[in-house]
Amino acid sequence: MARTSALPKFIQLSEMLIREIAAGHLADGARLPPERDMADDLGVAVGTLRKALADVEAKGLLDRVQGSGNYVRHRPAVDSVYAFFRLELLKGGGLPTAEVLSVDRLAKPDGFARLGGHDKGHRIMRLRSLDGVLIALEEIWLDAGQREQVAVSDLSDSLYHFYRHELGLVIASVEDRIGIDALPEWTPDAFHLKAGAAAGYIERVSWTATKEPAEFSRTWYDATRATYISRMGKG
Amino acid sequence: MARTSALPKFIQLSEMLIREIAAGHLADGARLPPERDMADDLGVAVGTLRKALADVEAKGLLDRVQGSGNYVRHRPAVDSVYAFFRLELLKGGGLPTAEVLSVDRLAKPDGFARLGGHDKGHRIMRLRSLDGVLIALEEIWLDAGQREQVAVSDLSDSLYHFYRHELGLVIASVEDRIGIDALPEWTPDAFHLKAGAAAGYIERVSWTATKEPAEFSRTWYDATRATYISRMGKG
DNA sequence: AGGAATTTGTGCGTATGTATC
DNA sequence: AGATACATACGCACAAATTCC
Repeated sequence: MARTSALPKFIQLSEMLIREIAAGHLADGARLPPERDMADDLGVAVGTLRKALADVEAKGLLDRVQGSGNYVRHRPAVDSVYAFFRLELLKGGGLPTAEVLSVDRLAKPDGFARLGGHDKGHRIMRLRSLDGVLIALEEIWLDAGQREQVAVSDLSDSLYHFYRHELGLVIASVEDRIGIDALPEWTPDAFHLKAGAAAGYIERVSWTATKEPAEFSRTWYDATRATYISRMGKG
Repeated sequence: MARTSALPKFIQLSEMLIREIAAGHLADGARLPPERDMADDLGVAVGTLRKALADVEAKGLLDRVQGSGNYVRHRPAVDSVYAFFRLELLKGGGLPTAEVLSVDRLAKPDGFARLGGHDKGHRIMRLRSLDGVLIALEEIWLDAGQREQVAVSDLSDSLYHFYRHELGLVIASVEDRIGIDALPEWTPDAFHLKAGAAAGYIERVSWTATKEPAEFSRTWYDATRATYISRMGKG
């Protein structure tokens, strides 16, 4: 049946469904047709479709309810991942905004060079605020293979929105390391702490579903104003 | 066939397999019989067994290799939630051990008093090490409603094993807040840093499935020796 | 090196159970 | 109570990866 060395059909199906949902062709909350009808329309067996649906559900884009139906959830996997890792004000919460200082195409630093196929990467420098209060200084590296040029104006406050919609980059896994370190030499004057001052730092590495390294970042934050929070489980 | 409202067969199978592996009846690295043979012996269809095996694999206790076999992985029962949040040595990893300093039944501190129905709680003080290197000082509060008395000897290195097996306490969600703070006045002499010295801290609150607060803890760690790591997604 | 045997992966179709409406 | 829809389970055929001769 299957032609030589194509991706498994259930994978093709789940990716097609994910594209449909991500592109907005399927509204949030919409109910999919019954599995049998859907399988007939797509020309696959019900079991195959069910495996694909299970895949989409695992990525957080679908709710499957026995006896009821399959419901689209417009909550991209990236958000569900990143929602658990974030900086908040000491009192909790805070509306996040960001000011991009610069975007450059440079040779990757040592820590990131081993990852990815290219020797150059895009470096994004940002100042981050919560409720207008400056709380962090951030250096982000993206693999240059993603795009030739990235302009400052391309970047919105939500980098992950940019990754997903502009670069087609879907983050599947993330690892953060948190510690204490001195602020770097290049700390801009705009930041209220000066180079050398002790600050909390977050070192983040993230990967795509195919385990390709996608992003490397280092964030220095003022621990007197913000805390790093990670949540797990049904909050 | 199936009696009213029994667990699905594939769940029963996967739990049985997990028990077998956890109990040590199946050696680490051992290869299971071919799926067809196994299914015949167990009196189930191959597809049903495969679903159970996929379940065990998802829990990290089995490696499935096409064309080769299913191999047991003796992963010391690490609670899947806590595996994501942990302290590691700067170079990565480290075997965790702990020394319990004291266990007391006391009135809860302000931060914890609001949570839970009782006004008293158990306070556990621990020193934590990685590969024998002292890296953290920990204060843990449990709701006193769980048990009248907790003895030092009751506590193993893995508190979560103790929670689950001795208290019947199953943690469903966790929230960690990480920042920088001075070590408390009661820092014991055994700790290599002295009271007042700056250290990283982790404030953890955890809840049961019914959203009852279960645990509150504060951990001071030496950021020159260890980092806090959180992972998300398929690592 | 190469080919056959073994073993897991994919896919299909169907019957029955169970939750929802 | 009946209809609808997803969940479980079975058995079979073939593909793909590994192992062994």
